[in-house]
Amino acid sequence: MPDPLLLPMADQPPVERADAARNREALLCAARRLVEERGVGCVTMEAVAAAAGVGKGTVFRRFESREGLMAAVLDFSETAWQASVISGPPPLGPGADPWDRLLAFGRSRLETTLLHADLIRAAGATGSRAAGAYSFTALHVQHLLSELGVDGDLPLLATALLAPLEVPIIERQQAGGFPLERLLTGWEDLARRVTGRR
Amino acid sequence: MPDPLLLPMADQPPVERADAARNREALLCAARRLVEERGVGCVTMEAVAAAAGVGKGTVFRRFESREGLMAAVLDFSETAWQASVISGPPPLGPGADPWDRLLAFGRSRLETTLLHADLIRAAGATGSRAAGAYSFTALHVQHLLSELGVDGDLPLLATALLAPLEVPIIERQQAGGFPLERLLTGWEDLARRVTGRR
DNA sequence: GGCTAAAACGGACCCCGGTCCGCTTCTATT
DNA sequence: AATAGAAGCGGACCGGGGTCCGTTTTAGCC
Repeated sequence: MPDPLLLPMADQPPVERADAARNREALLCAARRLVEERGVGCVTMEAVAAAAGVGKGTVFRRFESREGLMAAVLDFSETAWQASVISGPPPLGPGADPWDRLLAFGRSRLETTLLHADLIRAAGATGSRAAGAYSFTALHVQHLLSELGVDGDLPLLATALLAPLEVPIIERQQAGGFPLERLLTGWEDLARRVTGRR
Repeated sequence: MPDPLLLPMADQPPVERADAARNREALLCAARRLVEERGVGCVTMEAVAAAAGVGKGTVFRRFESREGLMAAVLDFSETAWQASVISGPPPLGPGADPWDRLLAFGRSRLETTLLHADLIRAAGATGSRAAGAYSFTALHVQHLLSELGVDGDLPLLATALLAPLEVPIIERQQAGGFPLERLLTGWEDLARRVTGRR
């Protein structure tokens, strides 16, 4: 009998079983491949299950929902992007002055968001965009703002800068005929006003 | 035989048939009632059809999709709100000075958005929020900005002010523990910075 | 009123996301 | 190695959105 008193304080999921981990990996891998070669919209949960050689129930057990699975797929590219912000070459990465980093951030964020728009939409609110990734971008912008000596409610100002870079807003603009270049210079103007530059 | 050359230039849907119009009305009405008494999430298309005494196919024929139907329901409250902006009492309606109108707009928009959050989400991108209603708010804000003598790319600045008032952004903030009052003063601060006030 | 073509109707049907539960597999313990 | 019980598994099943097509209703024209 397993001792129920053993390590009672670690209350996070007590590690994943070997077969479970294997399946998670296979599923994630299959999902990534299918998304890439068919597009997000044409990937069904059953197809992913089949491609990974497991039952449908397993997909849901591991990833909770379609949104959860897509969020996991998205996390992949997102993590790579975060790495280039944290430790990539300037001006996106550290080393350049804060203002230049902020501009580079805006441009880069806009581009990657657009690139993964379908996936982000499919990942929904559950998405890493919501919890993990979002808070990363928010913290990063906050950090840059404070380096720029901006004062005010930095968390909210960061949100104000990030909001126009979200998928639904950007797509609406594009649908309205605004070319990408204009969105970008517009965002830079916004950043200038928010930070009180000039 | 109907003359195919009769009024060939009017290319918008050449009027709705009487029974069709009747059904649309009945459906909209039923949908509004069900949404109100059960909540958006618990209203199925079939239920709406049944409540209106028509077949399911008819619902889709009239409203295209669930999103379309919800958008139509939303349009109702939205239109009322627009009226109070266009011709209601100041400071939301005309008469107050532009700055006060802008603040009143922000507060009011935030509140109504929150009030109808479920419906807005269910209406999706198809929603009146996207096409009709959005462009209304955007134009209104643009107008106020120009009255305030702001210069720059007004359409984009308007978007920048509206983006933080959208459902996903607001809800994320609330989930992060920001009280409503703080969001509001934060938005006012944003407006101040964007308009270059102080 | 009678006729015709177009529009609308209804509900059976399909597809996919999500759940459920009886069976299998793993791992900790002795 | 044996064992017990937790964790995982699979696939039948369900509910709801969306489609399709044979039938019915409407509206213009004589």
